[in-house]
Amino acid sequence: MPDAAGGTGSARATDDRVAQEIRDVRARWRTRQVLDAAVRLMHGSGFQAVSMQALAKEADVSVGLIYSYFGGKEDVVVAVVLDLVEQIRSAMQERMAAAGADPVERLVAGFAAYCSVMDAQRNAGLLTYRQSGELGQQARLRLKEAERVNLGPLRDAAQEAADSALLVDTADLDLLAFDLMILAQTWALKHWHFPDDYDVHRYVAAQAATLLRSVLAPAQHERYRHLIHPRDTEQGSRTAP
Amino acid sequence: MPDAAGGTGSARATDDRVAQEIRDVRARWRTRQVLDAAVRLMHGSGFQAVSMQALAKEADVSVGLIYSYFGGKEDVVVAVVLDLVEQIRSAMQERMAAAGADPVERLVAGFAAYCSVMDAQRNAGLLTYRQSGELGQQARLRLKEAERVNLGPLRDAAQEAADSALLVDTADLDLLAFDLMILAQTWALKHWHFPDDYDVHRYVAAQAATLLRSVLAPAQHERYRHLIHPRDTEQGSRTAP
Amino acid sequence: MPDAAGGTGSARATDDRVAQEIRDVRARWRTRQVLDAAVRLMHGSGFQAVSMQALAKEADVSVGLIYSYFGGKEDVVVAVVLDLVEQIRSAMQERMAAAGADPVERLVAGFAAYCSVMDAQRNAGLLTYRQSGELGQQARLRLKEAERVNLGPLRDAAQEAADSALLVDTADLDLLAFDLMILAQTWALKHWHFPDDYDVHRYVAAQAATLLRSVLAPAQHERYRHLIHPRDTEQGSRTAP
Amino acid sequence: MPDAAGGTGSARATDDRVAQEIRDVRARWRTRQVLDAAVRLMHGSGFQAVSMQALAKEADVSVGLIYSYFGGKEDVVVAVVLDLVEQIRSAMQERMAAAGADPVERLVAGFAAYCSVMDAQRNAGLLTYRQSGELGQQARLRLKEAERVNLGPLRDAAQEAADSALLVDTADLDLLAFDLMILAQTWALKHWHFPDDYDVHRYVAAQAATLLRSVLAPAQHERYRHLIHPRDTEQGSRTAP
DNA sequence: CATGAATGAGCCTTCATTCAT
DNA sequence: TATGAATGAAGGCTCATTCAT
Repeated sequence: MPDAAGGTGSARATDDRVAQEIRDVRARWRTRQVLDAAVRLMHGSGFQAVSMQALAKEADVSVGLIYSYFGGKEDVVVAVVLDLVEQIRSAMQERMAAAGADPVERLVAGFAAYCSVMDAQRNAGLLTYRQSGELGQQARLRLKEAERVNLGPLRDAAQEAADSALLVDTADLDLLAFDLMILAQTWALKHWHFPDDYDVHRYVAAQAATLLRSVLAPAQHERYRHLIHPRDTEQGSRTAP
Repeated sequence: MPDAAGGTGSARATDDRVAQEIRDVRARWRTRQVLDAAVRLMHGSGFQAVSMQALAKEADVSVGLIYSYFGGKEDVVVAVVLDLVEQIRSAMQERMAAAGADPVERLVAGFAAYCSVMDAQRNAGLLTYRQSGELGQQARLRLKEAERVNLGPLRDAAQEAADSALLVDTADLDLLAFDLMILAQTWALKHWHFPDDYDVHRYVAAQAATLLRSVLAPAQHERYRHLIHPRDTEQGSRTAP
Repeated sequence: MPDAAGGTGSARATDDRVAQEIRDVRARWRTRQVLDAAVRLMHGSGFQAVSMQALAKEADVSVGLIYSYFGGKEDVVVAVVLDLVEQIRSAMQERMAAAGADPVERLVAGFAAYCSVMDAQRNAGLLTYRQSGELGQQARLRLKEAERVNLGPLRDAAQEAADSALLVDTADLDLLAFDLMILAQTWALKHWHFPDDYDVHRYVAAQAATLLRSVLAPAQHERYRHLIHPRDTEQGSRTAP
Repeated sequence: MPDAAGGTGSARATDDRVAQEIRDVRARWRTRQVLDAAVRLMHGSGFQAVSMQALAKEADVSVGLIYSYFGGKEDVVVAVVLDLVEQIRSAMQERMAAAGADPVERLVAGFAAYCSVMDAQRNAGLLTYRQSGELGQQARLRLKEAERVNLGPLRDAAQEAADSALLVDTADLDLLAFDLMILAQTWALKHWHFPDDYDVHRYVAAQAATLLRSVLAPAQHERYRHLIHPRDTEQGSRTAP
């Protein structure tokens, strides 16, 4: 009977809850430490090249501890990648919501959000879209599924635009969303193709314009002029070598 | 007897040349054996996951022999990738030449060729565009340079189209070539995104149409109708999930 | 309660210190295990012929552990050699101090100590003075320096003897010390040249006598009769074949 | 019947003999090529560090050919060493004979010859007296035996000197010969102990003087003054560090 | 005789993982 | 919980040796 112990019991229960919470917080903090260290270390070398020992040192924890939070090395990589996927999802959600009701604006906002995260987390991006082949079958499936999920918001906005007759009726909505995702991911993998002064914003504008010109109904071109003709004064600027 | 001696000398010289040639042929055959085995094994696992022992076994040669043809493990990967790059270059050259004088047709032919090779060499494609981060600095530079080279034909065709006033004058030719290359490479990496009955031809048609709609001058749309509206009867077909 | 907290704090600090000490002791023990095994195995085969696997087995530790105590194979050899050098230094110091004030007696004591260690550590001695050529430049320099250091005490005693006018004034003191060192090392390398019943003591006596007869001032011969005419009753004993 | 074949037979026999001789000469030439290359390559690295491939290249023959002249790698080393031993034997014989009838002069001449060869063949010397431990039991025995043989001439001269009452009667002749040999070999192994301007001649003079002072009967000191007090004007010159 | 391509056992080293403390 | 010492399988690479030509 809980009451039997009286106030003391209550206190202890509270203590327990508090202790539990402390543990949780610490666990989350540790996990983040490890994931951040992983991203830091795996930059430019791939996760195969990083040892658990090195990861532990970078994260300032013991090797053993990593194994108490993650099942093994592969789990760490999966966690890094899922973390990135979640960041993308969250950023897209926020920026698309902030973009207002216009579906085309929302589509571009989602693409911009995707690209922004890829730019900020370039290392993790490389990891995600390059190392997936080295993971086990199961892990690979989880990543594919996660990627598909992030396609959703883009696809939805495209659908809405189509429903509002903003797009040419031959537009392939699935392919549009797919291409946007690919081009976003590409920024992390291939940004070295661009001149040094090229940044993610110019990239977003240029690629969004490219795809919008392709799918926007001619009648809408004037309305989305700012998206279709970015940097109007810089026409003809050369981008990739 | 001068003739006899002469003949003998000649014969010996010929022998040497023949022997040399035999060696060369054998060397090329061995190299191919190894590269093919590498592509076979590295499929879906990354080159870090493939041991030289396994490679030797798959190629049906001894470990030591691989080291007499390649400087080390990394060299094998670089060779695989450069091999692929060369196949792409050669396929593009051939198909673009066969496409005739029309620069837009040639551009699409180049893209189609790129995609075809990526489709046929899906494994090598994965290798190429995923493993580059795990190579040494120098090897990475060679790969980047090779990639840039294959951008050339596409860029040239685009330029020609622009010079012939076939494109909208806001088209970013560098970006166009870049996107074509990216989308071609993407087929190898992400074809699993598409339905099972989707094949590389539909992919080429759909992506080419997308980009052409974006860059073709409105006045040219009718002329390139077959490229812009592929599979006219299949409108609305869903492609990506 | 301050005391309790203080005590606890103290206790923990003590624990840490104790833990640290335990680690240190264990590390030293492991190191010794490996060095001893190395000496055992490298006897008569050279360190190139001993694999790290074999060393690990002989030392009863895992291969990996050796690498956590030594930087690599070469480091193990260097450690073995430096260990021997230190034993020699320490034995010479002790025996020379025990030999009293007479510089000639001290010189002989130093030589005897050097020989004793070489006799006891015959295997290590072989390693030391035979394998040096197979080490890297840096390791070789360290060994040479260490050898030079052990020359010091002998040279000093010789100097003192000379200063006390105990030696002929044509004696080359550097060469004397050098020869003593060489002859001591030689015992480990070439003792097989001597009959089976020949032992290190006879060797020391005979060689010391040889060199003393060469450098002692004639006036001192009587005083050091016991050193110059060892085993007076065994005159003419044959030593080397 | 040899005659039956007549002149022709004779001619053929001669041809055969000539051919045989040509083969022999070539074989000797090849052998020398390999041995020289071995000494060149093994300098400062030990024979374990030299591959047969590298040896073949340095000797400008094929790997297979080495195996037709030597049983294996170890045989090459043994041959190198035996070659050195033979050079020493031959040099000692010649120089001792040239030294005339005086046994002390002959002893010193033998020592000088030994040292000279060691100086000229420093690489081979290192090989011989350092690598022996890495050879098989049998090879080691052959080397020991060969070393013993070279002790002979020195021992004989010492004996003769003793018989002529030139030495103190407490002199240990075996040890004397042994020490001479050791000190000769030492020059190859430890010459780095001496100053740069120190050469083999000073070394020979200094060491010979040291040992002679030890064993020469006092009455003979004047007679061998030139050997006992080398470089009379350079008294006190410092030699070893 | 001579060649050198081919072999494959074995080496040094790394590192994911475990477990006693 | 947290640590990090310990393990040992496995990997890249070398090289002594063989043998078809």
